[in-house]
Amino acid sequence: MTTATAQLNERRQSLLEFIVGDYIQTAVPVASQQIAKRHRLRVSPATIRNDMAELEELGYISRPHASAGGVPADAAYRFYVERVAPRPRPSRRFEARVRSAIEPEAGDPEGWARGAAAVLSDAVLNVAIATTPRASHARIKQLQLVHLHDRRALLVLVMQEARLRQHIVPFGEPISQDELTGLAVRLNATLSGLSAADVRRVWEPVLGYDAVADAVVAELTRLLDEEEREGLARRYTEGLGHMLSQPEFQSAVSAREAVEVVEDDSTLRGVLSERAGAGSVQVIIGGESHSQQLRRYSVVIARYGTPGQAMGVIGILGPTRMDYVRAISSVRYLADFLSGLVGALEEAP
Amino acid sequence: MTTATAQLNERRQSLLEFIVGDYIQTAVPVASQQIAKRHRLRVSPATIRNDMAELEELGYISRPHASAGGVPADAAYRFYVERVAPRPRPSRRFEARVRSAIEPEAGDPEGWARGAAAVLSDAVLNVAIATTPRASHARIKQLQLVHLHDRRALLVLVMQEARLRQHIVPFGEPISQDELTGLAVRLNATLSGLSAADVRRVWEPVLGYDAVADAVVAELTRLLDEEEREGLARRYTEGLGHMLSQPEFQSAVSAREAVEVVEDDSTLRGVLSERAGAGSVQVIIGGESHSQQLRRYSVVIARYGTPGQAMGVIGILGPTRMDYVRAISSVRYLADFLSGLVGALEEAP
DNA sequence: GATTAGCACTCCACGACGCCGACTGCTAAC
DNA sequence: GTTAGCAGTCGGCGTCGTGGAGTGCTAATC
Repeated sequence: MTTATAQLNERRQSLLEFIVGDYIQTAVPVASQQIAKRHRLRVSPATIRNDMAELEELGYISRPHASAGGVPADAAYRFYVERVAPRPRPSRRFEARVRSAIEPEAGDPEGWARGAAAVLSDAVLNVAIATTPRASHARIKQLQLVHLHDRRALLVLVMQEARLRQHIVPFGEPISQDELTGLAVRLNATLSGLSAADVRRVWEPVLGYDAVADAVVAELTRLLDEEEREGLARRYTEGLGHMLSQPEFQSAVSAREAVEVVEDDSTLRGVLSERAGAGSVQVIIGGESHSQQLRRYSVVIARYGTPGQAMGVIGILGPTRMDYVRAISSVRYLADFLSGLVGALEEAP
Repeated sequence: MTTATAQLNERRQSLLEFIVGDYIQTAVPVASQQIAKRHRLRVSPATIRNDMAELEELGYISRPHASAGGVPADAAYRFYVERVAPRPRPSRRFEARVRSAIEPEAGDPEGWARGAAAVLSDAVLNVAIATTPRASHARIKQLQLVHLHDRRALLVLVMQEARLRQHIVPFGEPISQDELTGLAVRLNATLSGLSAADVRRVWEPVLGYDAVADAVVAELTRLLDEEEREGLARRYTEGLGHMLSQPEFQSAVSAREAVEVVEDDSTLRGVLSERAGAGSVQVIIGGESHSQQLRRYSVVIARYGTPGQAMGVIGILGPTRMDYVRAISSVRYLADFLSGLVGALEEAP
């Protein structure tokens, strides 16, 4: 694929940057005169028109109708992102907000994810999405058994990265809290640090000796299995109102569509997992997602956590006309920040 | 306040019921001819017009413009709800869906609340709201300490009704998992079943003897305190897309307003807590909420849980033109269903 | 007194029309 | 390669007119 840098001389490149930048700000098709005026170019509007005709031919911009200004196409945003991306840091103000919205001492990844989504959405004025970190191989850290009834207990499972799950375990015989506590201590001693497969292997020899312990272990492995399947990374989204205030959602149909994109798990799940790639910030612009539903949206995401251990996702969803500079730097900063927090949850040897 | 039953003869009452019913279905101002045709009345449209003039005078209906049909006012919906409310059961299909969406065995009130909101929203095609049950006096059931680093542990707190909280506790000295486990067992023995105030009272005499235990207890009471404050009942909302498909949200402004109502915690919090009243289903219609923001919305809510112990809220938010029959029966059914589940989580003596 | 037919009147929804202004594309000159 | 000039395009917007649905009123009827 030929890149813009090869196709376009320097003037046309900065022209394209201006067009995208202006359109991101104003949401109005940008006209040749406007560009000349706003950026004090040394060339006349007519020259700009010639260049824009070229840009249109190459697919960087399109026109709503024959005699209208240009609006950026996906390729133009892609170019813009590559060109402006290297600007690294978000504003001090944003960093301060992150620090006040996310409590490191809480040790609660769900709370962190919620806080991160909230502060990110406020900064970029679009929908923020955050998932809690999830390990590809869920491992038990510790379990707890809480007596409910004669024959029922609540199993509380603490996994790597402080993820919590709970489930009721029924027993065939009455059992006291003291017995449950003893059992929990014993199970913790043998099972701590193991994955579902490990637990099954370790438990197999003693299976059948203690029905109560068997019931707990069965539930335990089921929860670990469930956790490994994609399904259960909890997702938090925030800021739909912000996004709907953008001019692209003036019409009621587009607004409803947007709500559906955000509410429908399957649409986003694809993008979130598919782009699970490299460590840095990913930008998926419009049709690049290969999803019909997301054709008019862009997604800026990053993974966070500890590679090989638990990873979560934080990102922004908005119209393709989005403040990429701010989105990218904010997402990058938050991903780093959250990675630090999650790292601190991992057991020191 | 004179009631409709006193003000209106039987024919006008059923006329009013027809008007409200038709409007709920069609969202179009209902005209005298339409009523006559649809309900095969024994009277002519002219008579209906006379009656409608009377209904308008009494404030039950209003007209968008001089020569238009009638649309129900809040008072009409109120009348309608009182008149049709006694129909009790939702459809079998709804009951089946509830049973398949909510897993009693999970023992996870958050999961139940999420499931309930999802199924309710699908049934009524409006926004469903569910909060997790919250005790007015949070009590510790059991705690657990998980070793993270030399000087840091994760405190996992199981409260009444299986609510979970987690927080990191830093220590001044290194400590092992074994020591932590021992400490947890001792603390559970003394503190189980106590409220924040109780814990402080019980702990006061031994304060200062063991810095590690002191740190845990301090964090513990802080979490319990936090839990008692309103702020932390987690709220799940679902089905904004459904609501925005209703014709009242055709215009972009009304759609954005709706999103703001749903996203803004404070608006709904008022209604949810204020109407914490009696056990059965509450219906708050339009201006009855005394909230400017909710003037055009109705809320159908019920509390669930065990009175005196933990209570949560489940309900529907939608435009005043809402299918009250379905909303009321669905909410009632779900509240009963959830109450049963929560009751089973309470410790048998 | 309640009900009804008839009728004039009101008001909205909708399409047609025309105009203004913004912008482009093209041509020809520089 | 760049620029001025100009004809031509198109959306946005306000105006106008019309059709139709529905009401309110009056007078006749049960």
